[in-house]
Amino acid sequence: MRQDSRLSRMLHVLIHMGHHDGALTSDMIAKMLDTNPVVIRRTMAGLREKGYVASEKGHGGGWTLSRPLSELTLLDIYRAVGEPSVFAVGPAYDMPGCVIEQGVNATLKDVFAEAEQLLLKRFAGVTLADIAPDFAPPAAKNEAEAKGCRSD
Amino acid sequence: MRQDSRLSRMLHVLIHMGHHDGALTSDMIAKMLDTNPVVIRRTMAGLREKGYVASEKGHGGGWTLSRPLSELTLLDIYRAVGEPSVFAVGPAYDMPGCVIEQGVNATLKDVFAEAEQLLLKRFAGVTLADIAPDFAPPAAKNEAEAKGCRSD
DNA sequence: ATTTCACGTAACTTATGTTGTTTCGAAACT
DNA sequence: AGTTTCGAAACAACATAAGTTACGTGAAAT
Repeated sequence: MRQDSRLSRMLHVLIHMGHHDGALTSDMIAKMLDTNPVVIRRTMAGLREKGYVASEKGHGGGWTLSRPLSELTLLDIYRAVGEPSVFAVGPAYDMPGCVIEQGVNATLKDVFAEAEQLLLKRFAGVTLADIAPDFAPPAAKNEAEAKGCRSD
Repeated sequence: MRQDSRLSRMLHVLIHMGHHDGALTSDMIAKMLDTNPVVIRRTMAGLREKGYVASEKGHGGGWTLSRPLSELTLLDIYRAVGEPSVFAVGPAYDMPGCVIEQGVNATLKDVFAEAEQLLLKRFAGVTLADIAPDFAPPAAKNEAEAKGCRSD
């Protein structure tokens, strides 16, 4: 199954924003992630609705964080990008009127629900400041950030 | 994200097979699941490779269980249908040369791995005989099985 | 005031993977 | 021989994330 990378990408962007002075434009972000500015705006829109980021038009405009990385959890971002379901597998339909299918669905639902709860619980316990921990001390990869994160 | 229903469907089929004398043809199974016999053969092929079911051609042929439901776990079936990844979300790429992206990927990888392990552990603990538990005692839904599980 | 920058949005295309369908061949029973 | 049933290839249908193009809006710089 194809994997949805919106969560991963937004985390990447937000942490960069947290270590960057001033606004980042959609174009800059798109280059960082090797994609298109429209894709960025589309995904960032969810974060803006939640109040995690703000966007400004015109000269000097772009995207800025509305709160520090330490006050944003993985769960916040996960919800903001609006993932419909964490799992790529699941029941076929719900309730086709067969006892066996109902049993199968009930069992799978339980197991998946438990795994999802664990996942969300872990998400809630990790702030964006916790990711990429050894960032402040040295200076080697501040260059990397400055050059836009792509290797080319 | 569209969900992969192969696991769910195969569980459904296998449990039916466990409560059925004689072989079930792909056509019968397809009608049960309201789908196509070719889809059934395609998915059952994975189970046959693992030795969980056997297929016979010609008159009186079809699919039969090679071992009792109590000796098949959700994990067995999950692996047999060859799910590549349980999750619909995941990292964008692996290792694009950016410290932040690496941190994001590492964090997500950890969290997802933990949830997957829990999932697989639960899968391993449930046999197909454990699903649809109240099957033997009464008789009401043996009719349902007899009529092929679909309501139409 | 005009130009330029940058987001906002709609519409369309592309890519990928499951599912659905058709078709032909092979094997086995009647 | 004829019918049943699986095996496998090939192709269409469908859904969704991602990529792309195009045009509009608002804000700052000149």
